[in-house]
Amino acid sequence: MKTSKSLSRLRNLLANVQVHLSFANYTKVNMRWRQMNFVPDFNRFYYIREGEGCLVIDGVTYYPKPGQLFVMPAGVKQSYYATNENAFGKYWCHFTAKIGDTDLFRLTGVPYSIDVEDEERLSGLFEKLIGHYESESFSAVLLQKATLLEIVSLFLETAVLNRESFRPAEEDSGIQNLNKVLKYIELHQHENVTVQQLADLVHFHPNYLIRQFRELVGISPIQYVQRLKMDTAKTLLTATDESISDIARRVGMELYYFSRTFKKHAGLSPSEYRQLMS
DNA sequence: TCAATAGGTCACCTACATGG
DNA sequence: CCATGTAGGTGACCTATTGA
Repeated sequence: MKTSKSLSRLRNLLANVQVHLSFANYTKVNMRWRQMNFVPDFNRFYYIREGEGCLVIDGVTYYPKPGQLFVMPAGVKQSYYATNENAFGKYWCHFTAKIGDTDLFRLTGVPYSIDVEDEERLSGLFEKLIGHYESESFSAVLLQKATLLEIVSLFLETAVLNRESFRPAEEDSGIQNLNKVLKYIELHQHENVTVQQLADLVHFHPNYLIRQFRELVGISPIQYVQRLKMDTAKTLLTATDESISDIARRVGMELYYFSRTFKKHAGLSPSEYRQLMS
């Protein structure tokens, strides 16, 4: 139960992920492949296909096996090197993935590697990613993001399925405070949550809270609350036959305001949405 | 660097009205 | 019952700034 709560919070945060790809390729490295004790400001994926080598991430040494996907996260001390002539052949990419100003892999506290279940699929995704990276098309950058997000999603899904190694990052007091605030918003989303209430919760000045929240989540607290309400409304519209007035009340809004806000959010009115989805 | 404040702007919210 | 237009007040948020 506790896990599903933290997952739903993760799900809400993931809605704000922004990714950018800077390199993608397949490389068979040699003995000279080595870099020690550096802290990059971008993430890397290493999808090992063959050979051997060593990664050190945050002080922990790994000997990746073919079929494993590793993330070398931004802002974490790391090293890599070849251990013998039979060095890695791997798909790799450099990218940033941020929620607000926070690196995704820092916020979610997922492990640094997964055992890939569908190796064909992931190889295909990397091939696609490299294709889009090399493409001259003006819209290729969109396809790069789309494919990269698919790989990130595959990584997170597998990491989260493997519950034992999934522990939301909580050592950071900023993230602890954020969790407190997000939990409060979830519990009180049917009321009119104010920034003052949230600020009191973590003993911040409202202005400071707003700035912190935006840095961590990417949108303001009120926008976050609003989106949560709209998501709830969408669920109620499709899963129940409650009247639109009732649903508006359930999310703490007056009907006339609810209709307009919903349309702004979903692109169509509540009744149109219900009709379309049923 | 962090926490807080002042002042200004503008989006949000409410209330009322109207029409389908 | 629901959607939407208008208008005015409120408060969330931004920028600049200060003090510890």
